Parts: sequence; structure tokens; C-alpha cells
Amino acid sequence: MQTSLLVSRDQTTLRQRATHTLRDAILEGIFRPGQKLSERELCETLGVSRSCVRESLQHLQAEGLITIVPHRGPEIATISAKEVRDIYQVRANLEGLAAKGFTLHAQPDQVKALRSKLQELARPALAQDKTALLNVKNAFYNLLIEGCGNQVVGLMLRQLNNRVTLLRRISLSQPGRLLHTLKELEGVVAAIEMGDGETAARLCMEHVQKSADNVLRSMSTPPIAIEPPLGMPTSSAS
Amino acid sequence: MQTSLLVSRDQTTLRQRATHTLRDAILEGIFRPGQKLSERELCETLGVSRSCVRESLQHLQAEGLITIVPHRGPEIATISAKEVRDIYQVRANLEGLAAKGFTLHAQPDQVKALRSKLQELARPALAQDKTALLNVKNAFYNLLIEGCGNQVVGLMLRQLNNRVTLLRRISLSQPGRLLHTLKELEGVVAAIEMGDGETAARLCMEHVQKSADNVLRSMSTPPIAIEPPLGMPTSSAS
DNA sequence: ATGGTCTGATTGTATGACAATATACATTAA
DNA sequence: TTAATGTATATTGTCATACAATCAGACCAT
Repeated sequence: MQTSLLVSRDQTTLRQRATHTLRDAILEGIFRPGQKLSERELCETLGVSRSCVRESLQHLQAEGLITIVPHRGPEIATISAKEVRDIYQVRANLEGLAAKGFTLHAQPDQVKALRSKLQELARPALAQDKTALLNVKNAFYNLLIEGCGNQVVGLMLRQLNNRVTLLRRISLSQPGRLLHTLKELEGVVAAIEMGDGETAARLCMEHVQKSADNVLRSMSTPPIAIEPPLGMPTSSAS
Repeated sequence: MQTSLLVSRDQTTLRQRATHTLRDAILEGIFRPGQKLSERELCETLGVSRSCVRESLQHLQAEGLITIVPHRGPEIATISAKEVRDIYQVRANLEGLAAKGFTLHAQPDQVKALRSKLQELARPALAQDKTALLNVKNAFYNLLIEGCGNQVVGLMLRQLNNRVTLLRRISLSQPGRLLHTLKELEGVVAAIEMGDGETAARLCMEHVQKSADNVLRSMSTPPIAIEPPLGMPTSSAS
């Protein structure tokens, strides 16, 4: 009968919006890992009260995006090389699972959408447009997650992905990698289109594995200066 | 010099303890899924202020243990059969991963500890002591997680496990299942001891899969009365 | 019994207060 | 100068209070 007479009603609370805004800002890379946040500043920046900010911070801490040190306050979560390795290992498995699920459960139009999104990926990859590339890539993975028939996989993947996104600055540093990415994902989609879930899963896992290698390589030659161990003398000692 | 003159100093904040207490209570099954919680009551029960309670609730919501409905308050998360299926599918994969990792990375004494914990499992399984069984089983999985060399897998598994623990009441309902569990885990440990990671992973996945089947069967014949659909007439209509 | 209105209770949000703690700075001793 | 110590300031942790927005149930009218 009626199509959409829903009266616009802000079912979202202020806190939800604050949390969302702050999370996006963090994922956007506005802050650097390890950076200290101040409640007062956040209140001013977000334009909400301290209660709101503190509740939001609790939520984001549970998501692993920030760390709250007692009596020192919240800071952007840092992430060690070991942790990156661990995360990518789990991601590889879960994305493999998603790819297999997608092959089995996705509707034909979802497969088409995935193929289409893959083609969209070519332009920013060639143009070295990192921001656009990240956006399209996220969209690609969202399609994959939606179509895989398992929402929990999606939840876990998003969580893991958010945590490594803290490193977004260094993650796409090797330009040659972009074309490899493209080719690897092409293989995944091709396998999906042929209904070969096992192959899709395998290729997907391999792809994530290679991404991990790439990120870890980048981490060992960090683009951001790292403080030398304390006590490093500038010249000779005494 | 001095051995341990540490003055007992609570590095944990009140909120951390409140969160912990509340989480444990929920996992203990004090509340039933879907049950509404009231902030005021929680304040009284936990003996902390509303700010504290609300921050704790945010944390637990992010963990998926409760749902906060705007303007209606927090309630214990419910979980659909579909969700259970999804969770167990992910768990199967991750526990397989953990088992493989354990085979590769665990120290000999960790393997021994696992074997020992498995043997501890026999008594409560035979005695049908569900509470003890759950505790020992958790301990078993904790050993597995610690030794697998991947903390992130542990995080994810704990999170997933917490969510299905909301159903703890029905999850161990079939008594015949306990002995099967024992035998299946025996196979996993045996494979680990032989250094056969692939087999350990496969057996572990199969075990989780069977647990899932069991839980899902239990869910279709719920042990707790379920309200009939509204409008069910007690006798004839009108 | 159905629909509408009102009232009380609960949540969402802001503010102010104060104790506990951490950090930065100043001071003293070697 | 350097290291240790003491002090001051700022920030966080926690509480209490207040009020607007919203929900749930009682009550009333038809």
C-alpha cells in the first residue's frame, strides 16, 4: 500500500553519532597510533559533554581502536608486527570462509555486483589514487561479506580490518603491489563465477597472505620516524 | 634487596571491576536472554554510580553481550538460530586454526598440560556435572588458545564463545553428547601430540561442527517455555 | 473492547564537584 | 652538572544532580 511514509525520526542518539564520528576520524588516520587523546579536547571537538565522550571511548576501546590507560587517558591503539601477522592470519581464514560462502549463497546479481566492483578497482589502481582505491576496495569487501550468508564473519572481518586500518598510511606503500592485488582478486572473482568455492577460498587466502607480507615488509622500513632507544647519545658520552 | 613490599594498590579502576562483574554475571546466566536491565537497579546491585554503569554498558554492548535500545535501555542480547549457526561456523574455522597453531608452536609442557586438562574432563563428563564440565572445558580451550601462538585468534574465539555462552542453559542439554565430546577432543589432542597439525585442525573443526548441530537441535526444542504467538486464543474465538 | 490521553518512570545529556593520580616544573643535595 | 626530591598543575575517575525526550502503563471515553 503506502511506500515509505516514515516520518523522519532521529532514532540515533547523540552518543551513537559521537562514537561514529570519532571512529571514522580514527580510521581516517587523523591521529597517529599511540597518540594521546584528551577528554576535554574531544568534548570541544565533538561538541558533546564529557559523559558522552567517555561512553563513546568505552565503546571504541572494546572495539580495539583505542587503549585507555588508567589515570592517563585514552590513546590511539598501537599495533605490533606480531599482532599484524596474527590479524592477517585470521583474516586470511575468515576471508576464505567468506569467499566460499559467497560462492555457495550469493544471488546471481550479487555476483554481478562483485564483478562490477572489481572492474571499478582498475582505475584507481592504475592512477595510484590510494584514497579512492581504499574506498572501492572496502566496497568490494562489503559486497563479499553481504553475499556470503554469514553476518558473523562480516562482524569479525570488519573488526580486524579496522584494527589494521590504523596502519593505513603504510599499508599501500608499495605501488607495484596494486596491480598484483588486482590480478589476485580477479582470480577470486573468476573462481566464484565458476562456482568453485574451494578455489575461491584458497585464492582469497593467498591474496590476504601476500598483503600481509607486503604490510610486514613496509613495517620493517617504517615510513614514520621511530624514536631510537632511550639513552642513545648524540655524540660521545661525557 | 626487598622482596615484596608492594603496598596493595588497586591499579584497576572501579569501572573495570564493574564491567568485569557484570560480564561474569551475564555469562553466568543470572539473566535470561532478552531480559531488560535497568540502570538504576544496576547501580544499586553493583554499588556504583550511574556514570560507571553506563560506561560499563557501552563496553559490554560493543562485546555483543547486551543490546542497548535507545530510550528503552539495555537488555541481555538474544541470539537467533541463524546467528548460532554463523557463530559456530566461524568458531570451527578459528578453533581449527588454533589447533594447527598449537601443534606447530606449543612447547612440550604446554602439550602435556593440554593432555592433563583433557583427562580432568572425564570426571565431570561422567558425573554429568555440567558446571564443572563447563569450567574445565573453558580451561582446556584457554590452554589451546595460549599455546597456539596467535593472540588474535584467542580474542575472537573468546568473543564468539561469550556470545553463545548466553545459551549455556541449553547447550549441554543432551547427556549423551558429553561422551562424544570427550572422544572427539581425545582425537584432537592425539593428533597434536603426533605433530599432525592438519589432522588436529580437521578434527577440531568437525568437533565444533557437531557441537553446533547439537545446540541447534536443542534450540528447536527449547527447554525454556516460549511464549506462544500473540493472539493465540485459549478457547474458541469470540 | 478499542482508541485516545495523561501520568510516572526511565533514559539521554549536561554540568559541577572533588579525590586520586600523573606529568611538568622547581628545588635541593652530591 | 646531574640526580634525587618536593611541589604545583592538569587530567582522569567517580559521584550527585538536574532536566528534556521518550516510553510504558493506567485511566478514561466512546
